[in-house]
Amino acid sequence: MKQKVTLKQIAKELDVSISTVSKALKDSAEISLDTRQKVKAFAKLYNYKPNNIALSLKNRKTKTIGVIIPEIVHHFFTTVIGGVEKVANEKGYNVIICSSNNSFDKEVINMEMLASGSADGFILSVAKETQLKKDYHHIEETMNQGMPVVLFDRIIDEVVCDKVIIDDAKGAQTATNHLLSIGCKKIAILTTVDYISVGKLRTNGYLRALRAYDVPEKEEYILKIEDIDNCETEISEFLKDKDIDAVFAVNELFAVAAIKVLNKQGKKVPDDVAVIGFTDGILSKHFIPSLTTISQHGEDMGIRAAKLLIDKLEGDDEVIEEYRTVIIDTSLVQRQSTKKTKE
Amino acid sequence: MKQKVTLKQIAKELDVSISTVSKALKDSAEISLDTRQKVKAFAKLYNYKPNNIALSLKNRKTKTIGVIIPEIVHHFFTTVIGGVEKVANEKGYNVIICSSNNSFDKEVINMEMLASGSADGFILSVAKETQLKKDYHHIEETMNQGMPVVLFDRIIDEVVCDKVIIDDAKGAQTATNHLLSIGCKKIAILTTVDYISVGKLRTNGYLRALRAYDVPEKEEYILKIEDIDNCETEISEFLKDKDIDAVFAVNELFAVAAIKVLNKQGKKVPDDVAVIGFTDGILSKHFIPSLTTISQHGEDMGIRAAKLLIDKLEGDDEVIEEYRTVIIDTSLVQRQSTKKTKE
DNA sequence: TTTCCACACGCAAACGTTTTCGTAAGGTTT
DNA sequence: AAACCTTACGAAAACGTTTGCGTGTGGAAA
Repeated sequence: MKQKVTLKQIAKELDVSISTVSKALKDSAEISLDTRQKVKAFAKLYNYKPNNIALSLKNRKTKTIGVIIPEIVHHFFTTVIGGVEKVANEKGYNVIICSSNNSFDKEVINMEMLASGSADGFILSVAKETQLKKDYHHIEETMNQGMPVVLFDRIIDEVVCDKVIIDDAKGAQTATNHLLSIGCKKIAILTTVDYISVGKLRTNGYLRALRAYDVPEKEEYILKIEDIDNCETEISEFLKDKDIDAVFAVNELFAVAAIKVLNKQGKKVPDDVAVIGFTDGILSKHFIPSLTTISQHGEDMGIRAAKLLIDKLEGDDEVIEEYRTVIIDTSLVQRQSTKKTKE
Repeated sequence: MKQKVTLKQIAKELDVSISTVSKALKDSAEISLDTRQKVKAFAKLYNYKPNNIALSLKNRKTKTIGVIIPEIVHHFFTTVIGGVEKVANEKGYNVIICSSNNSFDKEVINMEMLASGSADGFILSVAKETQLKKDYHHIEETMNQGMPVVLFDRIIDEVVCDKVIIDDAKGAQTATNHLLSIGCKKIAILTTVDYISVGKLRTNGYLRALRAYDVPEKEEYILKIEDIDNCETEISEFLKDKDIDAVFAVNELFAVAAIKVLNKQGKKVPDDVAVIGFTDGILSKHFIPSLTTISQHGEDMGIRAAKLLIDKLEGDDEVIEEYRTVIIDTSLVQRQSTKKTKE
């Protein structure tokens, strides 16, 4: 098992100095053609690759972007990562992904770990616990140490930095409008508890749409789901004997659960009740009926986030001092779950 | 914007040497209690964190595991990563994830990038292109340079290293047996082209099960799908007017596509045709009908892979010289898509 | 007063690079 | 023959750590 070859070893082997080897490999005019060729041949033979760690230490940057997301097993987040990687690789950056598992502590640990030398900047979507706890010291500390942070999706208003979001309220309004436009009046919403920022925003958008259409909003049409794992039972209770003609679910899983519940209760989707979701994931596409939904364009979010971060990493001080919030357009993806069959 | 504080700065500020600071922070008895306390207080105040890069360079290890997978937006792979992270974090390792996007070139680039200082070892599932091309020089080179590699799922027989796999053939046999045991005789298989190792193995398992039950295998029951994005049309052609009573699909997507096609052709699942899948993902769980499937226990795979790698990283030479192949048990998850309703 | 020994701390090397600057050898110019 | 310029290379510092060893200071023992 041969160890990795270093400049020093090449230098020794060829009986020249380390600097000569380094320069030769960089085709420096300082070194004679003869020596250059000799060194390069040797380096190739021994498959020399410069040690990134040493370079990082010397250059005081790692050319690495740290991405921290709440869940790794989650379609939306992985699409965002896809976008980040695209841009990062183009620009010669490496991407390190860590998941916080929605734990505040793990988020802090990961961030500190990456901040102490492994990454030049961060792209981050905060954990549920962090949103609940409202403790953002780790984010502010990293920024204070000169590392730029871009927040996406689950952002924090109180933290001043670059952000990439969708207009959740507007997306929800679009969704609700769509339901209203196909003639639904009694629209229930399945949403999350309020401390999840996106859930709350989507609820607001729903309410706004109703008001714009002069449809009365009713408390009994709103379900805030606590436990996503048992959402089906909660939804089942909620929908029992309820007179509705549409359901707006703030995510895929709630939408699918709703359809199942409705089916069990003898109602057909979309004929009796229209259903619309949020987030265009695997389920939305492949479920029967396929789900009309609001696409968040995760990949675009990743692309924009990465661009913001790299701008900041490579920009001069002016760029660094200003913070931007990019709002990604959502779009309505019409599929079967809201198609009135009579049309 | 204050920069990150280093030992040197603390030393200067406190008018002691760098080594004194370093030792004080480590509570070395060499340093007087007085100085120790002073240094520690100062370090805490300025939020000193040792620079990982410098440590990596010095210790010649990074305490980081590199994971390279073919696709990041893929439920199975992300569950594996979840398992890897669990073990890694327990043992104080960081996890870097890169996706090859099924491209040979990107796999090589990522591997070389991580190998040149960023990771101590690798957990890898190879790209489709790599399997096709049969070029494994990058893997062997990294191993030659002293970095252990653990292959999982999409492995390579020719490369000698630790491996974590499921018994794909056995899993497929279990699936097929299940279909046979509920009375099906005319079982079609939707599989991949042969160069995908797992596809081929699963096909073999299917054939083995048929032989064991003395059910004749028919060429016309086997569809090798080329283009996963258009699988529905391929499947539709294939199943047209075909007299079958069960379908074994080697992945989730093929399974739901098959159900859709069958529905369109007026056949009911599971009443007319039973369908079984492979990989227990989101779709299998939430589809209607929910899919009977073979679970690959992705998280377990990740756990085992990480353990193998860390053993090798921390083990002495004996451990390092021997290579193990861990076979994770698959299990049959029974759901609606194979339930005979008459039962 | 001299000798000795803790004690508390600093020096320097090492990890692998890059890069600035210094310099020896040889050739060219007057 | 003296002065100078190229050419081709080496030395050393720097990035931030850790750690073995050397050393100055003080007090205690003789």
